[in-house]
Amino acid sequence: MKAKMALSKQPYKGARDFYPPDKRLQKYIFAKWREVCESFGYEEYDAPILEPLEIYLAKTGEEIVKEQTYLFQDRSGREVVIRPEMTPTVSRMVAAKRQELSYPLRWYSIPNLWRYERPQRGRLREHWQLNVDLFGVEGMEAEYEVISLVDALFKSFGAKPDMYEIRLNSRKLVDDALAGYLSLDGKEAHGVSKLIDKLHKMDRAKFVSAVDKVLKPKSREAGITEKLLALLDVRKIKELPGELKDHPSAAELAQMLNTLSDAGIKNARFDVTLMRGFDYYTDVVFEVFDTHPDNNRSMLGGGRFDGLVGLFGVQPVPTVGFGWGDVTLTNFLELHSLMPDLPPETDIYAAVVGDVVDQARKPIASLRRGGVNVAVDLSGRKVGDQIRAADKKGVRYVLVVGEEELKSGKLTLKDLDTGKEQKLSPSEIIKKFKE
RNA sequence: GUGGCUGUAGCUCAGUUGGUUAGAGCGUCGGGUUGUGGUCCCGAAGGCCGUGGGUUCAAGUCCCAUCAGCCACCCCA
Repeated sequence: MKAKMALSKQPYKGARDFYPPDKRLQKYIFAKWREVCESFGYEEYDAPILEPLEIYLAKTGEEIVKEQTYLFQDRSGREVVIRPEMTPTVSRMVAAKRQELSYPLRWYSIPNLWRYERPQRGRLREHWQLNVDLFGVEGMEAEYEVISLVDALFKSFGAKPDMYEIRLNSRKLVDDALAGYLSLDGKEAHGVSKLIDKLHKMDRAKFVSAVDKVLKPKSREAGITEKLLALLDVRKIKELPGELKDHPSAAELAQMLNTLSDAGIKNARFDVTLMRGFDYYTDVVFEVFDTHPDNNRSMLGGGRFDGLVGLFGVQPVPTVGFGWGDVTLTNFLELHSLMPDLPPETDIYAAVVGDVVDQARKPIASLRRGGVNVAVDLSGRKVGDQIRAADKKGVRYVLVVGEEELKSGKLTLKDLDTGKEQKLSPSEIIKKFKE
């Protein structure tokens, strides 16, 4: 007879179990995200994890959605997708209450998102993403505010300016550079922009030959390839060639970099090669790069997308927003030694000496009413073993409760960090923990 | 979806050219006498060698398949 196949103890592919220490880290990250967003006046919202397929088809290609999402039919045959991103959802929500919401609207959310693909470094099938959006502001003040918020977020995790770099570009500027300055037609421009997106993944010669393949003979002969290469080497806005220097978006970007610099944000720079896909961004785009050599990648990305709310049949609402995944953030914190040492939520581990569990309940209950988190050892083991259990769990304080303490009303509070003991009444203990 | 690398104890890994009962460190649990942890000493538990098939007198070791993990590509919302 064959043995039964054992059940797998592994979590689903590309998804994670969160044991208490993992969950503590997640709570830490979420708390920082919430704290900083709320300090800028952003309000938290949420939505269902399931959306109808159509909501994604409107802005992304059908094939991509069908191949890279969790797509299935519900019992009534509706096509349902587990949300792979939050932007369509939040656009839907804003569109639904387009008239009654008051702008500017500052919203954030921390949804879990799913995508169907092979997991790799920095990318799992399920992740949590901070989504921040500012609706209803047409001018660059919106970009400025959102980028300031991004910077404040990084600083809240203890990041130093040399650990990350904020890169800015403008889709309008790039579009005009390709169509106007380089005189490319639509097809050429699309192909070239895709290549620019992959620029850093190939060497110069390979890039040039790929560009030559995309360009029509007429463009090649006109020396467009050389012109393009020169453009991509531009590092500063004022180095932009010809009419691009006077482009309104260039002026706006320059202005914003100045404003950011005045505000003490000096690790931001213009990057003409920054593309961020090619679909729904309408003007400014930005990304935050990890400067650590082992993780030289984009961690966070966003920009202006003024057209999405309008897809729901209402008047469009200008929007600037970004998304930041927990996986890339965790990699960042690890590589830069910014991982916090997080103790458990328990303040006190109560060791009960002798057969006095019943009598110990009252003083312990009063501690809890006073806001102190108390776990009670119910094992009846020797005190030493109970203290060891507290130490192993990482709880700093042990409360020893025995005949002596119950008689005197003064409980023994031991600090495992210092090894010192104090005899305190429950109210004194509560006072101590309130500090 | 494509390709590469890797699967031995909870974790990190040893395991000779295939050759008896599978090894270490860390961790876990117990003990070192009855109200005090971390260090130290002693001991124990814990392995279908990822899974299935094949070659062989003999497989952790060789071959095939499969699953899983990692990395890269594709894609990136």
